[in-house]
Amino acid sequence: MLQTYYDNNDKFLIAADCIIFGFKDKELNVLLTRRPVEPMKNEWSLMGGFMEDGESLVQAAEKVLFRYTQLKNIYMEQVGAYGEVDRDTGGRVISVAFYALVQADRFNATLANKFDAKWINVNKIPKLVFDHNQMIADALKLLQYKVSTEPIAFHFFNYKFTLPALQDLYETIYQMPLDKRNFRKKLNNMDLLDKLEEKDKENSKRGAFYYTFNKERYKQFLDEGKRFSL
Amino acid sequence: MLQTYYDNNDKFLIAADCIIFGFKDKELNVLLTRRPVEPMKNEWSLMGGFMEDGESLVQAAEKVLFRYTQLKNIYMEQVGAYGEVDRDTGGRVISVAFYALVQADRFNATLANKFDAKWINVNKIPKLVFDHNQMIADALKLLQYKVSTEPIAFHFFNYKFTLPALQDLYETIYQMPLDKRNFRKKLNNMDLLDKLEEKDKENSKRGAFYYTFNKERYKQFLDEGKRFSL
DNA sequence: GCAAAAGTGTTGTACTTACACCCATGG
DNA sequence: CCATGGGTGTAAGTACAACACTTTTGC
Repeated sequence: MLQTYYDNNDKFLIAADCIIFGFKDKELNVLLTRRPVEPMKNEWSLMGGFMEDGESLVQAAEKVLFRYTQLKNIYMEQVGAYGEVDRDTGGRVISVAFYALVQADRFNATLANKFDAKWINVNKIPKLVFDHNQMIADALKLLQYKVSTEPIAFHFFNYKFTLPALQDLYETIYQMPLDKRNFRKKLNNMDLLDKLEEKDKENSKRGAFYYTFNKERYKQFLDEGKRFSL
Repeated sequence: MLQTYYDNNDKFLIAADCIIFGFKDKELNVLLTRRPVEPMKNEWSLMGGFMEDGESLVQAAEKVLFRYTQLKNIYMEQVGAYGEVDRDTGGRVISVAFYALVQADRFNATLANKFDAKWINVNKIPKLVFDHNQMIADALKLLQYKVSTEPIAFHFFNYKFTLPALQDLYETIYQMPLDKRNFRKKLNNMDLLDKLEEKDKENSKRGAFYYTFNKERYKQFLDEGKRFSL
């Protein structure tokens, strides 16, 4: 490449750190791992990795996500960039945090062992390396806002879900109990779910009907100027 | 420094780009400049600059802001990191965008000339270099959310402001008209403003009372579990 | 038959919206 | 004296919160 004005400036390591959220045992969990390298080796940490030439930030995050979970096509959103001078004790690194919403059951025990990874309740996060606790706090706040205004919570499920499970999910994200009838009334009024004939009989004797989110109906819904709200 | 695992990774140029919002002529404006360097020299652009060793991201943004406006202690917030591979046609640069809220009248003509800078209505932004239009769009969306939930809009004023001016400000940020009586009712109910005896006689014959935002009262307000909302 | 979770409506309250007139003043 | 923008209250409608009982079925 041509010699340009750009060349005289400092360059930096850039890392992508992933806050991988999963819904497990009716709780919101984050997938944490033991940091594989020095410094702070074996301390609890988010999953992260360095960005490489030719990669976009999103691709770098997807690479990290795939390395640790073998999952692709995951819903991801940027939380922000973290650039304090001393944030990483191993060197000058600017980190860009992303949160990802995954179906916790797609992350199996084999992988967990390989990476010394563990689902940890978002309310019981241990002290993590660097500013990773702050990243999780920021990600959670953003997630709370996003699930209330956009239909993204469905990414925690594999296609179908029951209303009691959906409510449990919202309760654990918001960290407050919700009224069952009011919750269902809101969903009903938006008219974005399709009721299946199938029931989930695992969690109750009576069984709860499965529902799916109707994307086409949601497009119309937006076109009519309506806004998702839960 | 010790040889570490870190050293084997790619490094990148990092820029801080500032979306400088100002309230001028009852409109929300963004301070734009003619890009001073190749490529795209003389094209409309946000104010930006490269991050240097020893600087945090926030410091890099403050440096840019100070270079172009001579202002310090400005309210700033990160919008996000932009990392597409080809976003900057001059080389691989990761940009972190910040928005800043400034008092437009503190930016004088001398400075404007020096940097070929201009306040431009947020609805009439020309085609900017790279992904700067996207940055402004993202910043505006974030600003709209923030001013509705946190008392940051007061940073557009120098200490005191009138209610008609405050309403004009919210209307230009939200890009919709607001009802005068409802707007004032909300402010009244929160009880966070102090009415001064002084009036602004410049914008009307009758004159509008000046108000100030009471920070101490706002702390109590938060402690009582209340939330700012406009 | 009973324990455990699923499902279902109504009513009061708080908030939001819509709306019109008088006031103060400079020219 | 009049044109211009500043200031004020009420009523209707909508959205939100609170609340309890019946249904289904596996054991």
